[in-house]
Amino acid sequence: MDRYEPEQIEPKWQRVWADARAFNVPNPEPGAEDEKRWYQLEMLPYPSAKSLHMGHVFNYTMGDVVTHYHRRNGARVLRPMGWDAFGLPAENAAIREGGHPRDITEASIVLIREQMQRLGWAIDWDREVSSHDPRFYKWTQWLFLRFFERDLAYRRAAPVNWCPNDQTVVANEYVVDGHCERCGALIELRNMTQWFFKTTAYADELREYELPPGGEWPERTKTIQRNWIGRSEGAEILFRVDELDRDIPVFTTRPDTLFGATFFVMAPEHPFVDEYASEAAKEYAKHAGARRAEDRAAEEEKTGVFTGHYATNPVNGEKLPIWVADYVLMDYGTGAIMAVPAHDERDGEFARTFDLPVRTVINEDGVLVDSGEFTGTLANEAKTAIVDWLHKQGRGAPAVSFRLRDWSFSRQRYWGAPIPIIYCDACGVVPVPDEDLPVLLPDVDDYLPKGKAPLASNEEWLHVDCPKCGGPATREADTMDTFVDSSWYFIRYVDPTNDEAPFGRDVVDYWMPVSQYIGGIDHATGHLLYSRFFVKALNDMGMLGFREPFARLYHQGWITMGGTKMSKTKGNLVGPDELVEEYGADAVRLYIMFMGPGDQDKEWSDSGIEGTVRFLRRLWRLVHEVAEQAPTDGEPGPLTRKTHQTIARVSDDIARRFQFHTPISALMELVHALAEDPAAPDARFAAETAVSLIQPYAPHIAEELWQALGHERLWEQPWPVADATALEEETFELVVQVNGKVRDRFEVGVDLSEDELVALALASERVQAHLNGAQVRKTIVVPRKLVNIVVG
RNA sequence: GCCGGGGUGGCGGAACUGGUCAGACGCGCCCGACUUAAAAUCGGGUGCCUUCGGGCAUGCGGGUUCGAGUCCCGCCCCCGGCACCA
Repeated sequence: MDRYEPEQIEPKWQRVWADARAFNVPNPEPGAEDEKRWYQLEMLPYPSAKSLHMGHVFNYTMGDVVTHYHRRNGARVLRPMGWDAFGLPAENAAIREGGHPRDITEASIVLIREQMQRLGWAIDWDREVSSHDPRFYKWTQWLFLRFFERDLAYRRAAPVNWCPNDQTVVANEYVVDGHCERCGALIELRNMTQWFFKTTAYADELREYELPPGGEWPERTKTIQRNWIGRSEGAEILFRVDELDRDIPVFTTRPDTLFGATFFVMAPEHPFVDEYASEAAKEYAKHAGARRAEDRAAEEEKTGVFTGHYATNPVNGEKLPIWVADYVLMDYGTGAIMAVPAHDERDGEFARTFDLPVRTVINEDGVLVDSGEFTGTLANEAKTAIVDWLHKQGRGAPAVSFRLRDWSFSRQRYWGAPIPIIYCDACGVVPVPDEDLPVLLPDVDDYLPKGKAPLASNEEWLHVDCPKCGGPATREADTMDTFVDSSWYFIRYVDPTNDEAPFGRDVVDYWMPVSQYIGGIDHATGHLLYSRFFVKALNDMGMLGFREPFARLYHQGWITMGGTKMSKTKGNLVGPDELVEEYGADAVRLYIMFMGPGDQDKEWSDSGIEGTVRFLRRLWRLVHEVAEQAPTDGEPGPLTRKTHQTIARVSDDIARRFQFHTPISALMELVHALAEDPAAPDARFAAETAVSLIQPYAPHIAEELWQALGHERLWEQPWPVADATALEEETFELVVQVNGKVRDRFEVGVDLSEDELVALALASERVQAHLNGAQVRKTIVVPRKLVNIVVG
């Protein structure tokens, strides 16, 4: 028997699989149905200059186990890989170290692909896509144009999050506590013209999960998304500014407090302020609007200025002074509110600061007071009654408001997909015609961020003829947020070489939605929400036949170092290379799966990997012993049942419980049992099964041992099936309790009646000792488990 | 504050629907075998206390039950989301 030398066998089997195209999965012929299919996907990596870290190894190994499991259970399994290749880190590295972002990115891709191949993951490399490849971003641009045509992508001036460090706009979803999620810099508010995707058009639908049968999302992810979308039901009410003959709408969730309104407040950015407000109010608005939202919220005292105008309360004709104050946000509701200081904490605070009147209109019993004809109504009933009344007057209607904002996706940086838009003095905003796609990202000499897009300085590229009128025009110089790329990359995988369309509908509808998506929960309100938005919109465009991109979603825990998530921004990375070199890919894979439950964070330590290696060596030695010593047609024996139990446990854990560490424990138990007697009549069956079951975790050693046992091509062998009759036992260990405490245990036959079991229990000397002659009050029998004797 | 998740040996964790003295499997540690020695390997031990009968143990306090890590109530702590969103 040779020694277990992973450095010998792993490259060998990787070559065998590649030559056999073991994990390349062609699309089915049209019309091919009645076939199990599985689309296994993990979030694609960002090819940083460094390499994979143990967090990736964990994530992709988990996906790999699932992939092998479903392949060997007869499914056609799609398991692709690609690169989220655009983005700031490569661009910043290029600025820092010289070179071109493309070169840096592509060099990283080469390295990471090699790392992945060394780990032996079952990936269909024919389907590899990279977001920076013109063959990919051509279709990103094409999809943008479809959104643009339907007004789901639009341009407007708005206060946006500006990262002074990255010199670009950041989407709300990636501003955390007022800081840039990527680089940590303090975010500023700037009023800029930006491109937006109209995610709010799908606000309601994004709160619902239209998952296919068997689909399931974690409750906490849905909660996070629903919090983020933040739906509020209420009413929109028109207040009139008589002297200007203008109506100003407000949104409120408390129409029942309408009689308690004593003043009126607008956001600093409200157009009314700029148009009609007093100079003092305009001055205030100018300063307030420029401040960060964080600072606005943090200040102790509320601030504001009277605009010089009054709004009329439609319900009682009262004239309310209109103030401008920064506690009212322009991009929520209508940007203006009716202020009810008695029943709203913030309005109350403002009223105290500026000594404005407070009027209570709901008493402790929740009944309206001082509210005209609605006095005496319960607040809840008053809500609808007042809105009904307003509606009849043409002064209000029920309304729903969302916290969710549209997704700003234009970036003032270089390394991204150009937005295919042309500005013409004569024709305005003109989309680049489909036949002119892709708009190639040109090389530039200088991509230093300067607050405007680097592409804007590339005169040659910038100036084009207008596609409509042929006149002089300029290109949009902003590029797209990389989250646009990742909002559809998973669809491109199913049809990666299509050059007629981003994807063909038939093949997409065959494979999708993704059966199982694995990735970090940090993308709950970003990537995962954007992808759902994309799919719903594409479904409405008739481009695909489903409403959700990901049927089942799983969030792996972080691999931490020093308590914080392993990530390139933190710089606390441990890569797999040294470990693979020292212990082999199988040991690394097995170890990282064995570390604990997949959804929990785990502090990285390699102190336990030795145990995993010991286990593999023991398996190696034992299987060779079995191959030599055990009979080839042995009878079932004591090992047989243990083997079937292990099949059942491993299969159930992987398929149903999605738990990947306990199968390894079960396999270790089986191997221990096998070690008792490697020459046993059923040792060969046990050994073959153990090798077969460990294959998803440690495919190289499994393949080698499978061969040692005289077989071939384990990767395509059917997954073992537990034999139900073999699982049945003839006897079981009866536990006998007295008053709930275990006092004796012994083997009994499974076919005994309850009375017989009780009789046996009572016959036990140890039980008798604890009974002490006391009266038996009651006996409880749990079939196949225990007898509990209750006394005293 | 509101919403969601979680607290089990020295450590990672197991116990899947209330039912095998809770602690599988692994790490670590201790003892032993092999060895001139070490490594590797193999075998054994390892929750706490104990008068060796047993007692106590799953964040804390109560409850339901013949029986609770598992269910219910209250509290403490940790992690995550939302938070001037009208």
